[in-house]
Order: sequence, then C-alpha cells, then structure tokens
Amino acid sequence: MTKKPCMPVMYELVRAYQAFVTYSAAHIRSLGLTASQFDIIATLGNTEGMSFKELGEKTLITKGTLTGVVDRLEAKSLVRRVASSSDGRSQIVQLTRSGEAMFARVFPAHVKHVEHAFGDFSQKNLDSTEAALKQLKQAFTAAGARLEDAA
Amino acid sequence: MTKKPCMPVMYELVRAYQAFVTYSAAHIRSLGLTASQFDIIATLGNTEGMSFKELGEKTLITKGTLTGVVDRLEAKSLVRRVASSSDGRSQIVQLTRSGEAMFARVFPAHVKHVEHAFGDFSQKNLDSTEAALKQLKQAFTAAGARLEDAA
DNA sequence: CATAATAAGTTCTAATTAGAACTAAATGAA
DNA sequence: TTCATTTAGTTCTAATTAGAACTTATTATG
Repeated sequence: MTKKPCMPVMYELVRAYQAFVTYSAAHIRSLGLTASQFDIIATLGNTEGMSFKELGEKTLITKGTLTGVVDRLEAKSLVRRVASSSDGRSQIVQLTRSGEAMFARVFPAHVKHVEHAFGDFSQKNLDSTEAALKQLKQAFTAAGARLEDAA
Repeated sequence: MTKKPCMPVMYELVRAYQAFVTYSAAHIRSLGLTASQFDIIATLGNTEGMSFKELGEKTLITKGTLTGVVDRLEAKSLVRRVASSSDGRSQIVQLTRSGEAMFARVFPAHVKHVEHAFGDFSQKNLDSTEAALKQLKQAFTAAGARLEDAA
C-alpha cells in the first residue's frame, strides 16, 4: 500500500459540503428556520413522532445538542414532548399542528430548491456520485471502528 | 429537465462529510487542538503568515469566527498578530516558534491518520471521486451565483 | 482636496456543536 | 430480590458558527 494523494479528495469533500450548506442554509433561513431545526422538522414530517434517541440517529445530531434544538422548536410551538408509555426514561417528539403546517410549507420548497442546483446532472452521474460518497463514508466508519476495537 | 432523485446524493454527501469529521476531529482533539485551530495551523505552516482575509478565504472560516479562533491560538502562544506594513487596516497572522513546532508535530501525523482510512482506494477511484466532488461543488456555487445575480 | 463608497477586523448575538458529568429509569445477573 | 450496569435525556462548558452592526483605514470620484 503506497502513499496515495488522498488529501485532495478530502479537500474537495469539505468544499462540496460547504458549498451545499451555504446554498441550502441560506434558503432555509429565508423560510424562518435554522438548518438543524429544518432537519428535525423534515425528519418528523409524516411520522407519529419518535424518541430523542431515534431522532438523534436519523439526523446525526448528538443528544446534548438535540435537547437544545428541540427546546427552541417547542418554544416556537412547532413540536411537543410526550412521555413514552412504554419507557419511563423516554420522550417522544412530535410535530404539533403548526409543525405540520411548517413541514408542508418548507419541505417541498426546499427539495425543489436543492433540485434546482442539479439541472445538468444525468441520472448516471447522480448514481455514480452517490456510490462514491457511500464508499467514502464506509472508509471512515470502518477506519473509526478499527480504532475503537484497538482500544 | 425532469425531476431527478438528487436528495439521496445530498444525504450521502452529508453522511460522508460527517464520517470524515468524526474520524478526523477525534484524532485532532487527541493532539490538543480543535478542528478549526488545526485548520489555521495547517494553513499557516510553511508560510510567512497571511492576513485575516486571506486566511479566511483559504480555510472558509468567516471573519467574525476567525477573530475568535485566532484569539484562542494567540492565547496559547501558537500564533501572533502583526500589523501589516502596507495596509493600516490589515493584520498578518503568523505561527510563533511554538506554532511551528505544533505544525511539525501534528500535520504529518494527521495526514497519515487520514491516509490510513484510504487503504483500499485505487488511484483511479480517488481521481474519479475527486472529480465528482468538484462537480457537486460547482453545481452549488453556480446555483448560488445565479440567485445572487437575480437579486 | 473633500467626500462617498469600499474594505479589514472586531464585537455582538443567537444558535449549534461535541463531550462529559449527571439524574432517573430499565435491565441483567447473582 | 438486590445490586451493578446500561440506557434516555438533561445540564454544563468551551468552542465554533453565520450574520449584522460597528470602527477604522483605504480608495475612488467629483
């Protein structure tokens, strides 16, 4: 295994992500939400709600952060906490009526906004890009897991 | 232009970035720096220093944030601010002797750490992934620019 | 030259972030 | 059952983040 120039790939990963976030977050902000708040609303949309644990797994927001984001959404009356009936430690987070209205207003608009940036991409191109990204993700999670095991 | 399923691509972009950051930041933290601090140190390494403006452009850290990050690096005596001789508004940020020692200690180690995750990647694979990421970045910057122009 | 517009950094605010310590509840093992 | 361990969520801290308002210096224009 010779040393390969992988740093340029990482550089481009970071730049591509940054470009996406800049493009995406500006639009979300214009709709009255932060990126994290949108993420939560989008994840809860068309569901019966879910626990903090599940919400954290789906959004990749760590639990300490999630408490604060949900606090602020609750202050805006967009979500509510409901005690789980099956587990006394667990809280279910659900969209309120207002939250569902917000979801209906911002989610399709945002998907459209993102799709707009992809005008020139062929289906084949999208597929191969998706595959390349999955491979990258896999490389890092596997390398991270190897370190965990060693510890 | 039919609607294409580009959301899965964005999902994977975010996951790949997240996996990278998790893998990378844990290592940087173990070396005694935050990711942003590492980014600054790595950018200043082997240079004569540069202005906040230039540093911000290279690292994609916005100027308001950069002030704070440089403050904390200065508090650790890893960088210093020097007034620019050619522009009275401008500050040059340079590595101190300690900062250079930090760069020598952490930069090669971190590159090695990242390269380790890429063991299985062929050169061809790296190249095509890099190209795909550049294309993604380009799509978002172009779409963002079109919005700017419309405004 | 005088003044308007622009540019470089700083400061301020609200929000996010990860991680660690903590509380309370559930689970598992002796 | 009892006690240890694990798990869910909250709280706390230090740092980062973007954006906007602000200060000071520079540049362009009349």
